[in-house]
Amino acid sequence: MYLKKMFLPTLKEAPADAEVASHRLMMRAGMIRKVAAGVYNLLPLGLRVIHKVERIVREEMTGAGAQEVAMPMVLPAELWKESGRWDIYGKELLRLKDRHEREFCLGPTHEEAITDMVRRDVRSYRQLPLNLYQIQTKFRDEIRPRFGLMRGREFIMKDAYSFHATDESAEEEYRNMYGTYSRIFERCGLYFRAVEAETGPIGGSFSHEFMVLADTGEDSIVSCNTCSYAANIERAGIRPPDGASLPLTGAKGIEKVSTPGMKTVEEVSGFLNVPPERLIKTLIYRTGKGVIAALVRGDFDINEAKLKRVLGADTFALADEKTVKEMTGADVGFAGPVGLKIPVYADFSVRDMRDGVTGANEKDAHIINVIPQRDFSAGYGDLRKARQGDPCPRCAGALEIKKGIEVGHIFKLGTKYSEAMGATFLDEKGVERPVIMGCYGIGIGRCAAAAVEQNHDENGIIWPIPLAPFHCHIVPVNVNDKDTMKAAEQIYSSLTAKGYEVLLDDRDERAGVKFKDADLIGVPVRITVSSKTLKQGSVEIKERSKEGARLVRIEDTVKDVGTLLEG
RNA sequence: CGGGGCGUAGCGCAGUCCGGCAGCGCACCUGCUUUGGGAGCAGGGGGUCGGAGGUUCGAAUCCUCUCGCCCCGACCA
Repeated sequence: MYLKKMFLPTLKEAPADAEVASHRLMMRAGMIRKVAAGVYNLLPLGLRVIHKVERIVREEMTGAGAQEVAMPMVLPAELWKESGRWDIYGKELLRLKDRHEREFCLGPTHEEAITDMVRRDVRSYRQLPLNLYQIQTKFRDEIRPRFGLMRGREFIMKDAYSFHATDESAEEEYRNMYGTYSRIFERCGLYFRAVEAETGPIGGSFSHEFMVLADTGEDSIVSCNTCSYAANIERAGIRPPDGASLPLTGAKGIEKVSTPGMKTVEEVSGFLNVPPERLIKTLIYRTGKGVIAALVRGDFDINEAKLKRVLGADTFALADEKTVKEMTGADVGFAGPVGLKIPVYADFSVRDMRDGVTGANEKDAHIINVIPQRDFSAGYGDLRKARQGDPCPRCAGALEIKKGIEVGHIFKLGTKYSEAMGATFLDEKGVERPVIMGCYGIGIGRCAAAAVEQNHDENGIIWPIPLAPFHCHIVPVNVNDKDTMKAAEQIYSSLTAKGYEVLLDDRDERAGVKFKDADLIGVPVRITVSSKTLKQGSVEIKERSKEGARLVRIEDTVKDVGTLLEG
């Protein structure tokens, strides 16, 4: 491609709203342009990168036995009502009506659509297993889209769904996809980790997220410094304390103290001069199973995802002030487990406390010398949010917390959708059963953005070769010099003939401008052609990822480039 | 949804407090010079100042309403 003909508008400055490197650089490199909040145009250079990611995904998915399909982006409400998600998916689901006032939505994910597709034609276990995928534009009306392609409202996703007659088959496919995903992200040149994850509104029994490690990531991931344990922070377990209770003898009885206006852990801790780890924090939640209290040590935080899972509640939220007052008899800030009439769930960190301090369920009062198991009873579990250095749930190691970008997610769904929507088959014995499902997603645009996030410097993008929009970038220093242009065009032709994708900067610009743009765009190999080096029969070859250029004989250029690109 | 902020040329911004010719840098067009890391000089084009209404002799500037965007929080494959 000759640059003069290409629609490649680069920018010296990025728009003020571009905060992270990938967003700034993709804007500046002329890859993307914003159309509305979280909605982007893909310009030629950007689309080339997206196509590279898609190609890798297609090759690996096909290689793993999956088949590509295409489903509509506009989906009828009936399907979503059948699964029950029309009412629970919330405002992220963009709903619309057609001219006949029939309800539709823009597909944020396609479990309903694919289950409908399969139930129409799958009758027998002989037709299973099946893995179908598509690469398609999705729409989720995110509360706060940001970071360019990283978290758009409209985005390209590869979503695959598998259908099985048996659990074993579904789990085998889960492992197959786990391996496939690992290969895909390796081929994309991404530094990633697979972590155990929450299943969220998609549902299902277990799942892994594939996280690209980057400081700008929006997710926190927890990993063990000793064993291979890794999980999303929402999921991350913590090894409970050994449970050897301290002797109760000599302990004082509980005592009420006045704490006017002291509501937060910090206030109470400061006022009574006791460290936060001696406080018992009490949170009141309104759940599908009634109002409950959750306890955690004052310096820790409740992990709501874990609590929700322990409760098995479908709805779950912190209680409002009114509910708190009704249930505890006191304003928010003075709740405590002693004498409370609602079910109490406590984190292990509370179990072995001695001389604890907690709310008295009475305005402006706390009680001290509290001993769990003596002064109140509760169900104990691992309910708190993991912190740096917490003990690993699997081994004697310690947990570390890092930031990550979720680029892929695999779920074993089970029969949630097939049961709700009647996707059944007859097994060997002629018994009708719901198909067992799995689903597997990859954010295509997010992979491209994550690649930039991991591979850039102050001058621009440094594309990993498999995702690079072009393989090499020829810069004729002076396009008005006939010999220079002739040599540049010759190199262009021979590289193109070898199957490489080549960009030739034929603009009549100063060398500095072209070098700056070349660095910004980040094509892996740059070939500089100038009368200076042509006199010695050579050109300059520079790798974007390395400092310094080498002189190479013109006739060796193709071979040299080939070595760089193919290793 | 709560709190904060911003909408002025394609991009980055000043001007708004205190009403009085709509500006600067980059980008763009023309010419000359320059030509290995975002050139210099000269000339030029481009704006319903987000929108609507109001106050005023006069509004980018003051008032009311509205739309959009951004940040923090809550929320979330």
